[in-house]
Order: sequence, then structure tokens, then C-alpha cells
Amino acid sequence: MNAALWADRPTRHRVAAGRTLFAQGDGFHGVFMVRSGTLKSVIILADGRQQVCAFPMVGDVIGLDGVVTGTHGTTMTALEDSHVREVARHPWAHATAPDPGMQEHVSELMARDIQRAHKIHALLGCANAQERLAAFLLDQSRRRYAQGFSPCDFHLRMSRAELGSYLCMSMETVSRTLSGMQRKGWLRVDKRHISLADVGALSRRFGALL
Amino acid sequence: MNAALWADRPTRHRVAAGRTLFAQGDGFHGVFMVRSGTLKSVIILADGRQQVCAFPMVGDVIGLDGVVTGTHGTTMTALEDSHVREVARHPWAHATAPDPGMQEHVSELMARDIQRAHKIHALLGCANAQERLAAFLLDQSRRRYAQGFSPCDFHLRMSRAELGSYLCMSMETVSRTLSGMQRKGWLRVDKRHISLADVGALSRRFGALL
DNA sequence: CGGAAGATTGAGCGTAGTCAAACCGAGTGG
DNA sequence: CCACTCGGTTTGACTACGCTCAATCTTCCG
Repeated sequence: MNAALWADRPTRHRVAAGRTLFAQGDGFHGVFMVRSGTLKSVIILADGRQQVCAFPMVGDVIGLDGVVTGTHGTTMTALEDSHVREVARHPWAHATAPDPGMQEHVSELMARDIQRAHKIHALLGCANAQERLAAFLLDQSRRRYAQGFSPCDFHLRMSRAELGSYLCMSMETVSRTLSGMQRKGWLRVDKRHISLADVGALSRRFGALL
Repeated sequence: MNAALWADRPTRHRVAAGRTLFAQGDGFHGVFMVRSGTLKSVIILADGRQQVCAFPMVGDVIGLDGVVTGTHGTTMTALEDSHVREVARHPWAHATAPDPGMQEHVSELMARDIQRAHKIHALLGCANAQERLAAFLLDQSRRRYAQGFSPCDFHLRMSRAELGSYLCMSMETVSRTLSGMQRKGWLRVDKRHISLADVGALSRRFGALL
């Protein structure tokens, strides 16, 4: 809400593309807010299987999951050169009266995270491959638009495999489904660049999923 | 952590089986903690499709998602007669200095919710029907055990259809998979009663998913 | 130029969904 | 007491969506 709250905290970090901010199992460092760029949050199961849980972007708060256990539950890797700001080192571990305004704000962002997770759960349970992908693209469109960019043209920062993991489908299905949508004239795909032909029509067809 | 914090709040509610505590779209009432019983949290998409997001049980905090938007994002229905306690009516809506200890505690529970959501996402992405169901049963086993009950015998409070929705599979697949596990001698199924034959063996085989 | 990583496309297969029938237990009422 | 309904469950048969395996192509970069 009011980012100026932490203006006096000089705890900025640059995370180069491909570098990890923190890894699953690491001791809890703190909570960060993404200032620029895109990252991916990955869970690694005990047997090595991996799952992308989120693609945090500008404004998102990351590292919250470590609050409970004291160790991070996911590995956070930058998909492109990104900047994050540490908004709280030990927001709840120390009983030393924390900044109430900060905690209030972080709580709101946590609630938004929970809501988002529920929606993804619904998406995975209710939607097929095409619907999932369309919903994801519409979400990306919205978020880019909210940042002042065109809602019709944007670059995906993640590989087909990463996107597939996030949406719980194989990268081949991602590729095939994108091709199919292009064949239907809904969008244009050029590598990772997406041009939505008619955002309104897409929203009307797939908006129920968001 | 210290439930005594709110001991002076007499805001308890009884929710009879089948009744809803709050519905999607309702104005935000408050945050509740489950004191007894089991509920289900359901998202209803714009086109009517439904998705079970969680089965809150004793100790879980519910209603958090309404904090951001001011309206509840899910419908919360009791699967059996349950009791909840309102732990905060408007924890963040009013800037009037809220109880910092309460907010701290709620934040921890929100973080746990986020972690849980990530694990479910991983489960849906990485595991097949059998693995999902086994992971769910092991989770139930643990939670019952944590409440002082046997980890081997417990009652499922939800129907096959509700369980299937939660795990993103059809109720027929739930039924078939349970039958298959019984055939392998891993457990006994009698209606909604589950008897795990060897929790250790199950954990060894499917523990990687939790 | 050659190697690597990502993306696309095809062929074949398998898991889980859909449709349908039968079963079961709990209520309800004739 | 039996017949009936109704919701939940089980099981079968068939289908299809998406996965796996594999080949090809592009782009990027040493």
C-alpha cells in the first residue's frame, strides 16, 4: 500500500538471471518484495521431482513460507535479472515490537497469496490444458497492463517446461496448445513473445477461471 | 501459540453439519479458528464449476482470504457438527492499533496455509492418483494422531466426490484407487472408515510427497 | 562450425474421465 | 413389514486427453 514505510531500509538485492535468492532448506533469511524482474518458486520433493509453485513479479512478496518453520520451503530463482528488497528480516521470530504498519501490509499480501493459491487449485481441478493456459495468459496480460504495459503484447519470462510445471502439464502440451490457439487466431506466438489478438474475446471465453 | 490471548472473546459459533459459516461473495465477517469438527472450503467459478480447496480441522484458521478484498473468496461449509471461534472481526480493516500478539499469531497461521497450498500444488503436479490419495491419507493419519487418536484408524468426514474434487480427480477414480489399495493389503476401507495396515510402510513409499 | 538448450511436431500409448448400471444403507410412508 | 426413494458408493466398458518417447529445427554461444 505505502511502500514509503520501508524507505529507510537500504536492504536491496540484485538477483541475476538464473541465480537463486534462497534455496529450500536454507535458514529463513527474511521476507522480500520484488521490485523488478520475475522469479520462480520451486518445491523439490524428497525424491527429486520438482514443481514450480509461483512466478513472483513486481509487487509480490516472497519468502513468507519460511516464517513458520524457520527454513525456506521453496527455492527462489530469478528468471531474469531482478531486484528485491528485504522488507523484514525476522518479522515474527523476535518478539521485539515490530513495525505494525509493515506487519499489516505483509499480512495483506499473505492473504492475497492464499487467495491466489486457491485459484490455482481451482484452475487445476476444473480446467483442461487449453483453459489453464488461456487463464494464465490472461493473468499475465492483466499484470503487465497493471504495470503500464500493453495487455496484448508481452514476453513470457519462463521456458515451456517451467510453465508446464506450474500449470501441471508437460512442456509438449504447452507447446501444442499454444500452437492450437495460434491456429484458431486467438494469438500470435513467437518464441516467448505473445500477442493476444482479442483480449476481450479471450476474457469472455475464459474469464470464468480467474 | 498462546490461545489464551483471546480467552476473553466469547465469540463462539456452532456450525451444524451441512450449514455454511460464510459464503463466497459475502462481506468479510472475520477470521475464525476451528475448535472442533471438520469443514470444507469451496471455490465456485463464474460458470458454476466447483472446487474444494481445503478441509479445515481443529487448529486451522479460516476466513483469511477475505482480508484483502473485503469479501470472502470461498464458501465454508461444515462436514460435521463443528465449533469455531471468531479470533478477529476486522483485524486489518481498521487502523485502530490491533493486538500485535494476535496479528503475529494469525500471520504464522497464514504462512502455514501458504506452505500447505504449495504442497498441494506440488502433489497435483508430481503425483498420480494413487500417490495423491496415499499422501492425503497419510496427512489425515498424522493430523488425527496429533490430536491423540490412532494414526491407523480414522473416519473420513468427506464424500468421495468432495475428496476427489480436492485431489483433482473424479470420485470414481477415488473409489477405484481405494479399492486397489485395499486389494494390495495396504489398508481396509469400510464406507468412510479407513484402517491403515502399516503406516510406516506407507510413509516409506509415499512420504516423499509430504 | 559444432554443441547445447529450447521449442515444435508426430506417433503411440496409458491413465484417468465419462457414461452407465448395480448396489447399499438410511429414511419415509403406505 | 415391506416398498420406495434418495444419496452415496462401487464397478464395468469405453473413450479421450494429455504423457512419453523420439525426431527435427531453431537459436544461441563458445
